[in-house]
Amino acid sequence: MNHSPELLKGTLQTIVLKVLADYGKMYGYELVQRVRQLSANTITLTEGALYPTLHRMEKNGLLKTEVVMVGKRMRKYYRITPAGKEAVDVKIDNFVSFIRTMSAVLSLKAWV
Amino acid sequence: MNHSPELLKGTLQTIVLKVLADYGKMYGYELVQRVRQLSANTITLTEGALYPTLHRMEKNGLLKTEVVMVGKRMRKYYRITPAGKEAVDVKIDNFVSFIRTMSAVLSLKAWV
DNA sequence: TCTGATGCATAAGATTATTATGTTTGAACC
DNA sequence: GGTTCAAACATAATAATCTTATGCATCAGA
Repeated sequence: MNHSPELLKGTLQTIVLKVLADYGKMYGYELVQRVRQLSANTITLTEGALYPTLHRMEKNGLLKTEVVMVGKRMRKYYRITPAGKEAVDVKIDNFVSFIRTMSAVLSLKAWV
Repeated sequence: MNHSPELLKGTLQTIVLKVLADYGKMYGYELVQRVRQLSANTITLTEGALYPTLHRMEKNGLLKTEVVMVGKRMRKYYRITPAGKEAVDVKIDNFVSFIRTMSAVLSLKAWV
């Protein structure tokens, strides 16, 4: 990620879950492009962070995979599980409450 | 910090600078209390993170210190420097733009 | 007198990211 | 036909930043 890197720590899973919840199955490379587009080129997921995170989320039951061969090239599609859907709601709630708190501490304009 | 710890990564300096900019000189322990109060008890700065960060910020010229003895007990007051004032504006701008980006990606309500 | 708050500080460990490196396939261009 | 770049996966080394644990000392109040 290139957008104030430290701030983005801890948001990667939330982003991945949300995008998968909205757009159905996607593969890693596609996620990178989609997030870049959704963020107006300000967030570029790095592969070194993305792939290990995807693996961990699969291990934790938040995602499930489906490998597809496109010609001789592998694509590993990820899809959100029911547990993942619960998780994304919680994570987004946490994020919003985090923003609210920070808005108070930093005296930012009100969050609607 | 106890408020979704990962999310707060990278915000510690911003918080410290902002509070010092608003309230003048403060010492470490006082900062912990003030931030706790400003955040409605949701952010408790941990000393293990706070003190090393204060030292680093002083080394980087964002803060200057003034040691005062209260009885036999030391208090190390921190005050924001001109460089610190520039830094806090930049950091807050970055934070706001980070929120905007995340709002777009997560489809949150609009940030005013 | 003892406990808890005040006040500083550092070290070990965990987490999560970046950067670097590696491999293979396919398309486009000259 | 060869070169270059995008597509697509993956892991390892390193860095940054935090939590948890530990330590020490002072002071107020029960």
